[in-house]
This record gives sequence, structure tokens and C-alpha cells, in this order.
Amino acid sequence: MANKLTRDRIVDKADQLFYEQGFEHTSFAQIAEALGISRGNFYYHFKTKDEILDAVISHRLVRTNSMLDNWELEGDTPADRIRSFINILVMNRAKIKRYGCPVGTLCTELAKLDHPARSHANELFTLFRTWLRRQFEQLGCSDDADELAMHLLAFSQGVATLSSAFQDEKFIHSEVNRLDDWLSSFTTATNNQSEVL
Amino acid sequence: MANKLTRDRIVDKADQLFYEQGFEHTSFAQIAEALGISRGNFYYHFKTKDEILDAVISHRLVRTNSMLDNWELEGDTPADRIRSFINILVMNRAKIKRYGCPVGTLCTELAKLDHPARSHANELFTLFRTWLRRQFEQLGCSDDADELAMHLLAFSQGVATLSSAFQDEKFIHSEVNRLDDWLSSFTTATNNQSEVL
DNA sequence: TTAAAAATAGGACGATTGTCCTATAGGTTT
DNA sequence: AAACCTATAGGACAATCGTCCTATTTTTAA
Repeated sequence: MANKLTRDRIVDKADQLFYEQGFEHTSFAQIAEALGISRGNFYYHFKTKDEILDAVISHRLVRTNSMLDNWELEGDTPADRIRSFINILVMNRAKIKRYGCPVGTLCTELAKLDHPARSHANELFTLFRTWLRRQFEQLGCSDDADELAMHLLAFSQGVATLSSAFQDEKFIHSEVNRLDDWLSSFTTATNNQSEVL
Repeated sequence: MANKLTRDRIVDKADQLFYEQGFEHTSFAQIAEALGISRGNFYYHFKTKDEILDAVISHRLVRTNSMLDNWELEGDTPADRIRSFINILVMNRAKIKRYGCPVGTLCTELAKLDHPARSHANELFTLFRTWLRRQFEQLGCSDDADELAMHLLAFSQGVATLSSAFQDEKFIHSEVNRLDDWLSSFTTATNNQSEVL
């Protein structure tokens, strides 16, 4: 099945270029040329540009899901797992500084285009949201777990946007430290009574 | 000078469409049609698309500057003035929910396009940053005034991004309340010794 | 080995893009 | 009244876009 291979290569390259250049600014021809395949071959695998976008989003959803599963396995405590989320800001700082957050920038672009795939892309955010909510619940903050999840999600979005605008990696580090402190305040103060769980 | 009038109308409409649809997705023809003028007339006022973009950014810089000046005049205390900044999230919630933050989304798009006007657009962020920094200094937080300014800036960016993705205005309200509380913590605890100023 | 199917190549299409050119109308100045 | 500059209109341009079509090659199945 060389078929499957080419299709995957297209999705991978499209994923990369959509991230680096934006969805609309990336053309069929550009992806094809980057892969060394013809536009005709391209059209054999994807009939429309929206079809590639859907495939890219689905691919990202799968990857994100498995990443979250890994964090679930690796982290011993909910706080550890939440820290795994926070640390992607540091791990991907170079790309974030250059292109922003892959999820946030895609959702923002699709919102402006009023694109049909918009809600599909937003599932990426929902994935993180529900995962984080579960962690905060396990941390003993059931009452405002969702609010805390959204708060953390929002803040990492802001850090990505600003570090990109100001081309500043140090900012990422300082804000991640701040987030760590914030997270610690849950495991010490608030969580004393719910530590029992 | 009907000239000046047409030029301004172009800048206004371009400003609006760049915000609602994005810079690249907005075409010459679209702006011209929306204004009921010909493309030829259009080209008389702006020779390239980048020239309109520059004019739009300059226009936004002027408007933002005068808005900050107003806040400076209206707000009695630095905390009041910072609250003016926070409240634009609430005031513009409908548009933010629909199109995100005008500054953040433009800077993000230009970053991906690697557009020459990128640094020009980033001045919008710098404007808010230095203004907020000054407010925090007057609040008695000179040591980390810039960090606090960036923190606040980042968070409002995140709120805009997420409220847009989840189509959620309530989220804006709850996070603005949270920000108000955060701000109050400076005027009560930290600021007791600097209240003298 | 041969027929069928999957995969690739490459060109053609209509539409749209940013850009540019020329012609004309309206008003101001000499 | 004549000359002139500003402003507007509308078409032409080459390039690029997403899409589609038809061959040709490669692989699989009979």
C-alpha cells in the first residue's frame, strides 16, 4: 500500500505548512511541490482543499489524544499531569515563538474564514479542556474544575500569542514558573482537606 | 478635499474587513465593492495592498493612543485605569466572540505570513504594554511592573482566543471578575506602603 | 501472462488575485 | 475661456488559485 504512504505524507506536510503559513496561505501546488508529487496525484488522494483540512485536524486529534494518554500514564499525581501540559509551552518554545500555538492560530483563522471545519478544529480545544478538567477534579477542585481548566487553557494561549509577537522565549519561561507556583497553591492550601481522596 | 474623505473611508472599511476576515482573505475588489468605488479609484489612493495595511495599522495606533490618553484622564487611580483596560474585554465581547482580539489576530496572521508590516503591527502590543507598565509602576509595583503588564496582556489575549473558540461570552465575564480580584490584591496588600504616593 | 485496479503525471479550465494603464469627469487656477 | 490638477472609472495584464480531466505508469489479482 504505497497509497497509504503518500496520503500520510500529504497530511503530514499539510499539517506542517498549515501551521507555519496558515491554512489559506498554503496552496495545493505548494504542498505537492514540497513532497515532489504532481497536483494530479494530489487530487487523487484529496478531492478538495477542505478535505485535506479535515484530515489534518483528525490527525491532530489522534495525536493529541495519544499525547494526553501518555501524560496520564507517566504522571503520578494530577499536579504532575497538569505540569506536563504546562511544559509543552517550554518544550515547543522555538516553534511557538515563530508560529504561535498550533491549535489557537488554526481556530482563530477558521473563525475569521467562517469555515465549515471550524467546529472540528475546536474539538482540539475541547480535548484539552476535558482532560484538564478531569485532572483538576482529581486534584480535589471538583466545584470549579472546568473554570480552572479554561483558565489554564486561556493563559497558555496568551503566553503563546505574546511570545510570538515579542519574539520572546524568556517570557515563556517566566510565565511557566508563575503557572507552576499557581498550581502548587492547589496542592498545598486548598487541597488539604481533599487530599484524602 | 473629497480626496481625504475617500481615503479615510477606504482605511476604515479595510480596517473592519481585515479584522473580520483577516488581511489576506480580504481583497482589493471586496473593499472597493463595499464602498461602491472602482478599483481604479482605489489604486489612485493606495498603490499596493501593503500600503493599505500600513495605513490601517497607523490608524489603529492613533486610535489606541487616544483611547489610552482618555483612560489616563478619566481614571482617578492606577487601578481604575487598569480596570479600563480589562473592561474592553467586556465592552467588545460580541465582536471578540466572533472575530477574536483585533491586535492579537492581526499580529498572529502577519507572523505566519512573515509580512514586512509585522513589526509595525506589534507596536500596537507595545503601546498597551508600556501603558500598563506605567500604571503598575504608579500602583507601587515598580520592580515587576513590566512582568505584570505582560501577564495581564497575555491573559486578555487568552480570554479573547478561547471565548472565540467556544463562542462563550460568559467566560469573558467570569475571567474579567477573576482579573478584578487579582488586581484588588495589589491595591490592598502590596500597595499599603506605596499608597502614600 | 494477462486483465483489472490503483496510483501518478501533467495539462486545461474558469475564476480571482494584485497590479497597472488609459480615458474621462469635476473643480481650481490662471 | 483655457489650461491644469485631482479624482474617479473601467478595462487589461500576468500570475495563481482550486478544481477537473485524460493519459500513462505501477501494482495487484486472476
